[in-house]
Amino acid sequence: MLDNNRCPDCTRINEVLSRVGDRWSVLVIIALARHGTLRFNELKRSLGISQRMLSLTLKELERDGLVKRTHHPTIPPKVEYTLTEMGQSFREPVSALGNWALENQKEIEAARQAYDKAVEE
Amino acid sequence: MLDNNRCPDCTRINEVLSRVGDRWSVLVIIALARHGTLRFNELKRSLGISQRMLSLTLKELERDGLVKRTHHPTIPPKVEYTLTEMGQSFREPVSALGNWALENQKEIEAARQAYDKAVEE
DNA sequence: CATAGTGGTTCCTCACATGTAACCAAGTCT
DNA sequence: AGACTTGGTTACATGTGAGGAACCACTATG
Repeated sequence: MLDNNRCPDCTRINEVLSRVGDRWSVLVIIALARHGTLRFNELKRSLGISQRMLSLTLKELERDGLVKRTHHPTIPPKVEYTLTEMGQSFREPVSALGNWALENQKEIEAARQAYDKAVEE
Repeated sequence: MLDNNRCPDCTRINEVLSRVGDRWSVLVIIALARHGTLRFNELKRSLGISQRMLSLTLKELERDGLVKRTHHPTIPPKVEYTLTEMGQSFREPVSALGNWALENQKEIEAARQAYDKAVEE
């Protein structure tokens, strides 16, 4: 509750994680990195995210300067989202996490099974 | 809600993030990486985490094979926690995230201020 | 005329994460 | 005898994340 001053790195990492932790943000970024540009409903359909959460997530990402929003005032409206340069650069550390996950997937699963088996005895 | 099969990477990344996302896990790992070995209450004091959450977090980390728990049945009890090899390797992608955060900290802050300023007009 | 599609916003609800406080056993210190 | 320490667990309260559904404006289409 008190003492954030123990570890400056922790504060920093905590901030990124609060951005990464909601997980929709990361999935949106991955989707945009893959397709380049996507419309609101394209994102919604491809991620299986609710309209509400997508709206909130995109707003935050735009505010943080990771995503750029382009609104075409046509009818029906057309809004396109794409990654900014900073958004692109964010993919590197994220894919590092993804790779680690891939490499250690089996070991984690094995550890869990061993743990669960040991506990129930 | 439906369709997890859209993107295999997303499933994977999602799993890591659900582990990383609770934010205490990562802080525990960082603390252990720094000090090598820590007792329960040492962790508690150095992180400012509640006893309950530390207990839950450590249990999860141990189950996933990232942290090793050593119990000395003395009185009063003494329990030591340290990173496993897999736990050590997890630091790399995490510090990659931390470095990204450090490098882009100012740009994000600037983007937020610009966004907030534009909105309130 | 009625319905669908687009990009949102708002209200209601519910589950889950997290914190607080109390309790435990066994021994040591005052 | 009573308080303190260590490592937890459990019950209770609370806030927030997240989903669902309804609504909006405007047009094209059936």
